[in-house]
Amino acid sequence: MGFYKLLFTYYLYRMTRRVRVRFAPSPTGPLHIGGVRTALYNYLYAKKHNGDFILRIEDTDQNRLVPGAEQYIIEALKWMDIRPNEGVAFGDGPYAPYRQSDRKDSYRQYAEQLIKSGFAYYAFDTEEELEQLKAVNQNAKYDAATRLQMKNSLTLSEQEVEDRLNKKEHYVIRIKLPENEDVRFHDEIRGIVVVNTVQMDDKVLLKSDGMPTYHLANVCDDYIMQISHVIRGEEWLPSAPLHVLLYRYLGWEQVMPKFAHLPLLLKPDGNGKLSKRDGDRLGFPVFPLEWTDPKTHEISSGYREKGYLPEAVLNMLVFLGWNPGGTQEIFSKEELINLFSLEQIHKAGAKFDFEKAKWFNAEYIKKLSNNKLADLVKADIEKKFGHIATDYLSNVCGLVKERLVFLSDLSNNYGYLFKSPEIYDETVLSKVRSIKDGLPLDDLIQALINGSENDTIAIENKLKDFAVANSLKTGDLMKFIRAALVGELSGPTIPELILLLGRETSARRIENCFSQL
RNA sequence: GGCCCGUUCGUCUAGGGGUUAGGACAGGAGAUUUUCAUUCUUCAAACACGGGUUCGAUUCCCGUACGGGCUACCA
Repeated sequence: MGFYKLLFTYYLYRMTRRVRVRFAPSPTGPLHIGGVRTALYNYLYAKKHNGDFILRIEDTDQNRLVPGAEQYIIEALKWMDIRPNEGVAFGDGPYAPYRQSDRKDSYRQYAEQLIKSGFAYYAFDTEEELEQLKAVNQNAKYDAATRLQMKNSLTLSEQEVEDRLNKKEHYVIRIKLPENEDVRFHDEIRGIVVVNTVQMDDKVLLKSDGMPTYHLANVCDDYIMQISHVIRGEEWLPSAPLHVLLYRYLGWEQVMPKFAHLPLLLKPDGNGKLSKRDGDRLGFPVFPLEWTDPKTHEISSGYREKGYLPEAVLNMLVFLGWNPGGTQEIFSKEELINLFSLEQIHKAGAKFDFEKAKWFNAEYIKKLSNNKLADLVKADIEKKFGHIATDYLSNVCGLVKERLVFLSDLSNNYGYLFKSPEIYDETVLSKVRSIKDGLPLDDLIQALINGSENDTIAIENKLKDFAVANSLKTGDLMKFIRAALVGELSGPTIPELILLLGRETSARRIENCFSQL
């Protein structure tokens, strides 16, 4: 009876277990857009189940630390509004600290526990000796077949091991894998995965500098922090069996988190996973924020600086590897939280499509209110053109909103809405010069300034009438006015432009342009 | 090389034992716009291949090919 009660309690526990997921990046550089997606999926899953989303910094490789990388990760998550509710920089929960280097001392006991229970051992091999192993046989691994030829606590006498440890000789702790055993586990996305231990090797758990490797630190922290689901990139799938064994040998298998290995983000062209280089090569960002390499000072562009809305990036990203079914593509974060599920995550990698990213951004800009858009571009505009009245900027936004792909397009392509063209471009002038002899400039200016029409149709009609009355082709007149107002031959409709710029300003531009014909 | 994972239009994907295999991006054509952009209409475009199972397979199974990942005292 006791057994069944235990079993029941166990299942009840599994069923009611609080969802706790984590995003655990390594601060070895700027957070890649694929990493952002991993964070996003974790976030959505946590929110969907009213669980916790934790940020844990995995900085166990002291050699690869990059200054500023941790701060970058935090800023990127904030910009994307993918906020952990627990973890580094987001408020300590019950399991602080959340930076693995700050938890360094906590891992050794588990490695030693494994030694005591016979699932791990000390290894004293030098770099040369390890190279030697490979030299003999390219495919040789540190495993059941070879470990008895190596210098470790399985081959050395107890006394010698003791001596070496006392002398503070460099050593690592390695897991001792069974020789030939199928390790099987369930992946929420891929189903049952089986790997035999002959394919694996005795991975280092504790490094000679006293730091744990990813495998140990990850398993210990996930256990201690009561992580319920490990949602991470597919690159971890091959080492998942090792982690399963670690949970088992540490006696934690009953509370082992569920695994979900995400498909990778692939290069838009060619093959392989998306990397930093691809962005530089193809001219689109692979990072959420701009990043300057502290060593080389090389700058990598970011979505934020490029003029993307974080909501658009998020919406674009969520569909690279997941789809709720149906044909809707624009979703708010709340809708995504509602719809998200692990079952609908794909198995195959997704090629990153920059054109689609642009489309999402344009859609999100179009949805913005004029005031909100004005708010977002104000700093950029004023940096370039000086102070601009808020009302005016808001009107500008209303006029050009549907023509923008990036926020930065406004200051880059519509400068004439903030500053009059002074010297007109000859290629533009040459296309409207034919009007010079037949246009009564003063009459046009008078008609414009004295007009009181305040809707676009009335202005358009007035200009058309003016053309007819002066035997001008409407098209020629319009083209000239556009050139004068804009400095180019494309843009919003002329009545809209006149209304926005004002009659005085428009008249001055026309006079100025005419004088240059 | 070995192991693991995968494969629907160019790309992201929906679907799923019987469908005209649907949508979106990009591309073509057209309409609207005096221009450009938007918007609208429209066209083209896919189940990797070979075997099974089945009355029937793009869907299930097995192979092959191809792609991806891993193979460190990196994560």
